[in-house]
Amino acid sequence: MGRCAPNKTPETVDMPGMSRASPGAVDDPCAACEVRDLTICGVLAPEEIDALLKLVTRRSFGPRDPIIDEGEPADHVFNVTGGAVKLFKLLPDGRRQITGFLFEGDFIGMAMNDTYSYSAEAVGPVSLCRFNRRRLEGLLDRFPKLERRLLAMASNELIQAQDQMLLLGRKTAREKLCSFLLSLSKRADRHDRDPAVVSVPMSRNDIGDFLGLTTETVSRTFTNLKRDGVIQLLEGGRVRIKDPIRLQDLSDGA
Amino acid sequence: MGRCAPNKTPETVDMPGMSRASPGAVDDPCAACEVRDLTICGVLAPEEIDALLKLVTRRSFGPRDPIIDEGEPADHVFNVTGGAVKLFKLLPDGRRQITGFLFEGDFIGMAMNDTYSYSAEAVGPVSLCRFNRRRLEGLLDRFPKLERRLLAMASNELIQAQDQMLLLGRKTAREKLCSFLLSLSKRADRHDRDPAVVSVPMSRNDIGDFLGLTTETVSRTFTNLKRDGVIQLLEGGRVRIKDPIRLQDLSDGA
DNA sequence: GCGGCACCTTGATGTAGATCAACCGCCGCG
DNA sequence: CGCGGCGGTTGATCTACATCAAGGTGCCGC
Repeated sequence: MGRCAPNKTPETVDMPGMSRASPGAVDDPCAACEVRDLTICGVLAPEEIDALLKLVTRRSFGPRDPIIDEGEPADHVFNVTGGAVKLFKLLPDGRRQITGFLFEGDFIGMAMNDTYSYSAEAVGPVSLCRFNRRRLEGLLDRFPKLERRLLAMASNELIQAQDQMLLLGRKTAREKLCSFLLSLSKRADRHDRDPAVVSVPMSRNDIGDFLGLTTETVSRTFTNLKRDGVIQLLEGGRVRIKDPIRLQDLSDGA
Repeated sequence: MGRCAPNKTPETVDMPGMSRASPGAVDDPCAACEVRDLTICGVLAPEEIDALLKLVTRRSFGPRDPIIDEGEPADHVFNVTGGAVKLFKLLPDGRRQITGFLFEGDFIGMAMNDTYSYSAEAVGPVSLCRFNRRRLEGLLDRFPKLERRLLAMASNELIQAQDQMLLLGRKTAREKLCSFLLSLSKRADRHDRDPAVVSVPMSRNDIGDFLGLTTETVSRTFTNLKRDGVIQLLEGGRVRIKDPIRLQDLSDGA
């Protein structure tokens, strides 16, 4: 499978060689799942996972493939197992606000009622587990742990959302970008990767739409931070954080 | 009790004549509670409410009284039973972002881990029910309905938060203010009050800190909307919406 | 190998909203 | 009764960022 699926096919494809549901099978795909402990599956015992397996489909997406569309009936929720996803809302005239980037282990579908309240699109190549929402909700009665976990995740998302409001409403362009890099760095750290070299797979335009800025301002601010010796731009969309302390200070105007 | 408690005493006071817990008592304060159906209590049967009553204290606050402080141990959660509350986060240099206004029936405490992730302050005179958080969490095991309700409320809050991100990141001052008035109007409608006359109890400064604007810009934008015949400024901090359709259109730049 | 396209960067110019400043009405208080 | 502080409004000016414009680079399909 190439790095990029053809853009012309917005439709999803099933992962080859991946069985949907195999009760008691030895080739249980969840057993080998690397992100299991990061997400909702982590709280379940192996036999409970089987119940989850019965309602999951694994799917892959290429860059810019739509995953969900705001306003559509919210029939499914998703677990990101690889790659990066952006969530966004649009205004009638096309202005876009990206409300979050999701990575391995993140869960799509906390915030919704009957219809999706935002759209989701793949940033690069993405793989994820898709659940039927009604049936997953049915499991909540049998597995209270699952519900507790969802509540905890929702709480974390709310805290993040409030931080983002502070950023959007009150921070300068430089503070915004530093906060963004810092959050990527912290995430890398949590995933036991080097927090000093963060992968930034999304475009300048996406970053702008996340931070409430334009492409040009994001680009200029990157070069400023580079000139000031705070960061270093590496190839492959990666950024080296040369001065984490300074980055932290710059991120909240201290 | 006068309209304004003295500002010098940030401490809370117990409501006079309000018994804390009276098992099987006829003077059950919750039975008469007007906001019960709006909040978490609504999903509980009368005998279940008794369990809640055992861990509640009713409190009152005056304008600008602090209710919770960001960073403090999150020992309590609250139900607003009257008045308006603002939630906010501060940057080191004093810049402030108000992340939400809460009114009767709203619940404070969805988004937190060990410590409060934001501060809360009374806008005007406020009364609320305070719960011990640990003990409330203990009830979740006994009353799954309660947990389901909390999850639904968290989901709604997340949807609201995403709308606010779109507002803060991508809307103009005029669109922001129209969106704000519209949301107040919708809330009034939900509470069976006239959606054409909304009460705006918070100061221009508070509105600015909520919308990512300055006092002056909020004031100017109000006068512009008045001049254009969209709204009318009434006494007592109330606003008449003269052209709801127009307000709706202006709110998302359509 | 070449044209087209997506993405990034940099420069020149424009502008929405911030900042600075003055004034008013109201209210509580000495 | 006069005074001071707070909230609101309005005007003049400033500026961070948007907008408009141009050019560079790498990649893909042909």
